[in-house]
Amino acid sequence: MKDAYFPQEIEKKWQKIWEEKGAFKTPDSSDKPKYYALSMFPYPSGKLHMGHVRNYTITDVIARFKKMNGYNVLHPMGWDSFGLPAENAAMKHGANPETWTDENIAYMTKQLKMLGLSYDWDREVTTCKPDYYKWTQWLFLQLYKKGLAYKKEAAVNWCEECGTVLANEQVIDGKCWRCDHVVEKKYLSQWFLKITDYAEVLLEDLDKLPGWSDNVKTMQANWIGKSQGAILKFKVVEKDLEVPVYTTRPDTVHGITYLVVAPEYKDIDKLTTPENKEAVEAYRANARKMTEIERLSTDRVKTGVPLGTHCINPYTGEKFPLWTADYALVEYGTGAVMAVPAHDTRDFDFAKKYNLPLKVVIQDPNSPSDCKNEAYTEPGVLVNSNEFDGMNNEDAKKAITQKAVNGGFGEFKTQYRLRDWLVSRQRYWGAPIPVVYCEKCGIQPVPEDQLPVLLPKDVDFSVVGKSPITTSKTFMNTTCPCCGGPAKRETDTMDTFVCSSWYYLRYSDAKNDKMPFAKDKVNKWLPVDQYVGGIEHAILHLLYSRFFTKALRDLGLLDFDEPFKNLLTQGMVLKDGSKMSKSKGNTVDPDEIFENYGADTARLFILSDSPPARDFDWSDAGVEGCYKFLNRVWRLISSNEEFIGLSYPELGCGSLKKKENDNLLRLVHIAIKGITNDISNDFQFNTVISKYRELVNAIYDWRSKKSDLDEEDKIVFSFAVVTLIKLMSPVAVHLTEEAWHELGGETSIHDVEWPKWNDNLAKASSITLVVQINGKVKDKIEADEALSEEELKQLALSSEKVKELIEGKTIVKTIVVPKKLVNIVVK
RNA sequence: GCCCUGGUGGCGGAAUCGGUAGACGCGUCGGACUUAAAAUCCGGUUGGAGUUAAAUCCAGUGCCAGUUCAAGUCUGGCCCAGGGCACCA
Repeated sequence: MKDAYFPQEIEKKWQKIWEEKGAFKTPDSSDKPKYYALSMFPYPSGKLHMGHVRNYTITDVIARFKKMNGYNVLHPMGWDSFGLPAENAAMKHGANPETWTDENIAYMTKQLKMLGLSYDWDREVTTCKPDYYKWTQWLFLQLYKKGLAYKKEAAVNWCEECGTVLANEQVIDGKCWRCDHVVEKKYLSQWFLKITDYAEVLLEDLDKLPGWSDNVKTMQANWIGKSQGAILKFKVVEKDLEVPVYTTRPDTVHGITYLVVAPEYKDIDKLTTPENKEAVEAYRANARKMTEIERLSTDRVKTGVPLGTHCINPYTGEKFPLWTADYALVEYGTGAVMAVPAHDTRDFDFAKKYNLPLKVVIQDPNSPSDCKNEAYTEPGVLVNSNEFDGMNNEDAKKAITQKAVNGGFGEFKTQYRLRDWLVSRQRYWGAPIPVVYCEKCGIQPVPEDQLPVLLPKDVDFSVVGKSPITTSKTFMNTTCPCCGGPAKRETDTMDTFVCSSWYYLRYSDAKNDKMPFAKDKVNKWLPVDQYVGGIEHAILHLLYSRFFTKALRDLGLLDFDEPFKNLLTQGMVLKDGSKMSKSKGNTVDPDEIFENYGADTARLFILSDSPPARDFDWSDAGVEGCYKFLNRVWRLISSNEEFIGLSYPELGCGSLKKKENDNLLRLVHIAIKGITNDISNDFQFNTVISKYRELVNAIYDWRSKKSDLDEEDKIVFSFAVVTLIKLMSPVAVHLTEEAWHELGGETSIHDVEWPKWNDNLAKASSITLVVQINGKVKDKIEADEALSEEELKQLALSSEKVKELIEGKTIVKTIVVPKKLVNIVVK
C-alpha cells in the first residue's frame, strides 16, 4: 500500500470500477425489504453548490447505511429541468434552452459522480424530455377529466420581470419567489388545479406524518388556514339584496355597528347610493393602484368610505351602515365583514377613526370593560344579547349560528385560506398544457394517443411581452379532435412545480412508455422512506406533491395516501455567518474542494460540524482538519505489516488475555453501538464523526504503548481497524474501499454487512463511581460493576475525601444510583 | 400580533432516563522530532480565587422563580435571536 494518501487517484479509480460493475443498480425484485432514500432533485443551473453537496451526501450516507443493514435500497437522481433560467439564458446568449439545459446536466452529472454518490443512473428522470413530460401532460388530462383541472378568469399574480403569472405559493412578501420583482394583480383566464378540494385531508393527514418535523407541518397547516365559523346573511334596507358575511365570531353578532365590503366586492355598485358614488369610485380606483404590499401592510392606517346603504341585523332589528374598506379582502370568505368594534381590534381602529359607534356584548364577569380604549377579544360571557345573555361565548357561537340556520339567514361554515393552484405559465420552457380551443367545440383535451404535445423548435426567444412559443409557425394551428375543424393550441405551459409533483413516482418505473408508472411498482417502492431537502420547499413542492399523491390515489393510479414518510429538512450552508451566494462573493466551489482534498474530505466535512437540520458554517480550517483526519486513518492502514488479514477469530467476552487488548476491544464495540444509534436516531452525523475520531485516537493510543505486536495484539488490532473502515465506509466511500481491498477484501466494502456490537462488550470493564455530597461531586472511585447498592454506599463512605468532608456532620440520607453514583446528604 | 425553532467556552457543537457540564473538532499556547521548515506525535486550554508549582475552593448551560438528595435536562413567568404566517374577519 502506498505511503501517502492521494485521494484524487483512488477516487477516480473506484468511481470507474463502480460504474463498470453497475455497483449501485437496484433490482425491482429482491428478498430484502425495500428502502427508498431520496434527495430533492436539482434544477440544472450549471454547477453544484455546497447546498447540493450537503443534501446529496446526507442522503447517500443514509442509502449506504441502509444497504449494509440488509435493505434493497432505491436511491435515484434526476433533473427538475424546465423553468425560466434556461429560457433567460437562451435569450441572453441566443442559444436554445434545451442545449443550455443539456450542457448543464452533463456537467453536473460529472460532478455528482465525482462526489461518489451511489445513484442508480438507469432510473434517471429529466422533466424536460418528451418521454417524461408526455406523462406530465397525461396526468394533467386525467386531472382535467376528474374536474380537478379547470380554466377560469381570476385576479392573478403577475410578475412583469418574468413575464408570467405565479401561484400564491410563489409570491413571497408580495414579491416573485424567483426574481424578487413586485407582483401585480391582473385579471386573466388561467388554468388551475383544484387543490382546495383536498384542503381538509391535506390538513388532517399531517397527523399521519410523525417523521416530519413540527415546523414544516405547522407551516403547511398555517398555509391551509382552516377556520370554523358561520355565514350570516344581512338584508339591505334600500335594495332587494342580501350581503352574506363569513365570521368566526357569531357570538358577537349583537354588537355589529357597521358592515364592510371589499373594494372589489361584486355587488358594490348596487350597494352604493348615487350621492356616494363619486367617493366610492375614487376609493376603489385608489385601491386598484396600490400594490399588494402596500395594501396588506398591517401598520397602515385603515381607510374606507360609506356606501350610503344600510343593513338590518336579524338578531336585534337594528339598522347599521355599509362601508367599503380595503381591510376587507375580496378573495377570502364572502368578501364582506360584519364589524364589531368592541371585540375586534381591526374594527375597533376603523370605528375610532370614523367615529362609528361601539356596543359591548362580551364581558369578563370578573373585570368588565367598556371597550373605550381597546377591543376586548378574550373569551367571556354575553351581555346586551337578548335571550343569549349570560351564556358562555363559546356556547353562544353554536346557539347563535343555529338560530340563523333555523331562521334561514345563515349556516355553519368551515373556511380555508388555501386557494387553487394556478398552473399556467406564459413561458416557453415548460410542458405544454395539452388542450386545444375550437370555435365550435370549445376547450378540447388533446387525445392521449397524440401525446406528447411537443414543444416547437421554430421559436424566436428575443420577443418581449409575450411567450416565445406564440412565435412558432407550426405550433398554434391544429385541428379539433372533436369536429376536425380548425383549432388553436393552448400556448401556456405548466408551472415546473407540476413536473416535480410526481417525479418521485416515476423513479419506481422510469422507463415505462405505456404509463407514467406501473401500479405494482409504484406501490412497491413508495412511499419514500426518507426524503431529504431544503426547508424552502416546506410549502411549495411538499404541499403540491402531497396533493398529487392524493389525487392520483383517487384516480386509482396508486394505493397510498402520503408520498414522503420521513422528511429531513437540511439547514443552509453558510460562510462567515451568512448564506453562500454569488452576490455576496462567499461561495466555495465544490470542484476546488474535490481537486485539492478529494470527495471523501468534502463528504466528511459537510457532515461533521453541525447536525443535518441545522445551518452549517463552512470553514477552510475545518476542511483541512478533515483532510488531516483521513490521512491519519490512512497511516493506520498503511502500516500494514501488523495486519493478519480479514479472517481472525471471533472475539467474545474474556477472549483476550491482556487488559489493554480487552479494553480496545470494548472501545470498538462501544463505537459500533454509538455510531449505529446515532445514525438510526435522526441521522446525527456530526456525533458519528466524532466517534470515528475517538476510535482512531484510541487505536493510536493503544499502538503507541507497544513496540512489537504478538499474535493477540495483531488480532485485536486487525479487528479494530477493519471495523473502523466498515463504520466509515458510508462516509469516506473511496478511502475505505481502497483500504478494504488492500487488506484482502474481494467484494466491495459497500456490500459487506454493517458491524454488530455485543452488549456485554459495549461498555467499560469497570465503572467510575461518582461520589457526591449534597449533590456536588467530591470524589470518583473505580469500582466493579457487580457491587450491590449497599457495597457502593460503603465504598463511597470509605473514601478519604468523603470522611474528611462529613466529619462532625450528620448523614440525613444516602441516595445510590446503581453502577453510577452515590449522593450523601449531610447537615 | 399568532405559530415554530433555538439560546451551553474564543468558535462549531457534545451530554438516552433528571445523575461527572463542555465529548469530538477548530483556534490557540507549550513540548518532542528536525540543521531548519512542513508533516507528524504528545500535553494544556470555561471564568475567578489560590500556589514557586501543585493541591484545593468558588461560580457557571439567556434571565427570574419553583420542584428535587440532584436541573443544561422538569414546571411557571420573562428576555433575546432565527424562520414561517398575517387587516384571513
